[in-house]
Amino acid sequence: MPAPTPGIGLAVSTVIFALRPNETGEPSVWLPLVRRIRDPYLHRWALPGGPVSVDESLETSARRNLLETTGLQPTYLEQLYAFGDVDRSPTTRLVSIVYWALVRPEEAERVSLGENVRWFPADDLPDLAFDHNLIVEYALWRLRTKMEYSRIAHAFLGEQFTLAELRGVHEAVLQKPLDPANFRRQMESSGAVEPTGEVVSGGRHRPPKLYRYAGAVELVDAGPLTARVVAAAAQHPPISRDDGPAEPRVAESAPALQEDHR
Amino acid sequence: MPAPTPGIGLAVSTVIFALRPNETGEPSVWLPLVRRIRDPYLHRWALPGGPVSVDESLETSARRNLLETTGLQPTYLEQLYAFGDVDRSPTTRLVSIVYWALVRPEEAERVSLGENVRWFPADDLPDLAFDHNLIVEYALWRLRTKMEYSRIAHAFLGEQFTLAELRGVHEAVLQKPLDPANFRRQMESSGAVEPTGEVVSGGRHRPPKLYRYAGAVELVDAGPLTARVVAAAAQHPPISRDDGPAEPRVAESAPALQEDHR
DNA sequence: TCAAAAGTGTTGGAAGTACACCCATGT
DNA sequence: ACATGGGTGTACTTCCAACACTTTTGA
Repeated sequence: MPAPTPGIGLAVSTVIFALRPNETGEPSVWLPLVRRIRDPYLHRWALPGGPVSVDESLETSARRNLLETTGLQPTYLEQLYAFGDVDRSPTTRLVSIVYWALVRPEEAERVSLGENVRWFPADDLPDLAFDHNLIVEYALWRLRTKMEYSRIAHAFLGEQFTLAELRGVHEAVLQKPLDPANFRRQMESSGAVEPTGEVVSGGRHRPPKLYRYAGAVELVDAGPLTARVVAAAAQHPPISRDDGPAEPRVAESAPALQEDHR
Repeated sequence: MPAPTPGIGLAVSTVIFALRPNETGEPSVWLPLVRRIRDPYLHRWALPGGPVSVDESLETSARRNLLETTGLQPTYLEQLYAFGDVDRSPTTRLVSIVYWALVRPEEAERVSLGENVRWFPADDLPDLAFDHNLIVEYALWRLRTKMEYSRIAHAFLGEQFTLAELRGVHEAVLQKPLDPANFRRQMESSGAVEPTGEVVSGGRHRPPKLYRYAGAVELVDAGPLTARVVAAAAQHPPISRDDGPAEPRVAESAPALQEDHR
């Protein structure tokens, strides 16, 4: 009965962010793009993505595509927005469900670079295919605003990290320096992190403590979509996050997948 | 990428919110649902919606469907989320781009009620078709959290309003009383509202000043997509809040276009 | 006059900002 | 010893919640 909508292509694309050193050695936000090998926009750089199969959910489709095109398995994945303007593709009508993802630097370096996949600094991109420049801009805006009120920064880091490293993530994303003392207190009082007991020696200064994310402080009560998300995530073992994409607003909860245009 | 995906239906649905008095006379959040007139979920209540045409954008599709099924032209409309689990429709694969909308009470009352369209209190719904219960729950959560940090409350009101009315909107949505004095100061200092100079007499108390929204202040910071949204909205005249009486229209009950509509 | 809601003033606490200062390590 | 970041203390400001109080109307 429900006839497939004729003439409209349905695709999933993903904006993948990772922190990498820029020219001056400072960490900044990068993303991998793939070169198109067919029309329209032949040879242009574009977000990784592809059509949705009938037997996979949107998120599953995003993960599969990421793995196939870039080899990446993100630590964080969230739906961003559905783009469906009639003229966004010159040849056919195309609706894209766009996700955004965060990956750790180590994993980012494993991405096989070549003619068809390359990293670009997030705020200095060439002309991309379709409306992908706008999409990246929006994803970047989302990353920055969300960093200010949630705890997604850890998705850029490994299991353990120093508070200086965590602060570095915030500084790189927000592009402004943060007061170490105040940042420390905020993190500690939020209950988001807990010390592992270990320290890092080797630097020529006082050895910093290592922290991990406190999964217990899980943003409780998370919003209505959380159950779905958690269940879905459980089917994707390689994600290894104690924490899931859950989403803390201050004392509040939030659905993990969400589209909050703040 | 653009090859039309076969076997997947693409639809748009909308969660419409309005404030109406409940049993005890207090204003609370209600939404209109339409009764399904075909399988699957024949005769179940469902969100208004329908398939996307090849020649209309997602938002345009949402507006058209709203007008056709409920006669409503929302003062506020925003994309909520794309739902695409493989089993969300028992018969076919169905991906729905869901929007949420706010309408004014006066307009809400014009919705022609009947066998096929009826208002329901938002937190006391029957079993709906598809995953629509989850969707409404999520939309409600979004409405409530967004009310706390943005200025969408006016979308429930007319051109002019007293601060008590505006506070009433907040209280109804957030389901908790707010301090009149503090609420007043917050609104005034935010610059979101400005006095019109008029007052309302007739109550047996001091006549309250009327306010209007200060258009200069952005409704919500929607980030990079704002330009798109604003431009798109400009093509739909009757929607804006600060243009004239722009009055909406009679709502004739139409054959419910629904998700699986062909 | 009184009731009721509009509107103002004041206070105390929580949370964010700036910055001085001590601590522990490698060289 | 001293340079370097790790880590603590503290004063200042800003925002928010609570609530006492004054103002203006209709009855």
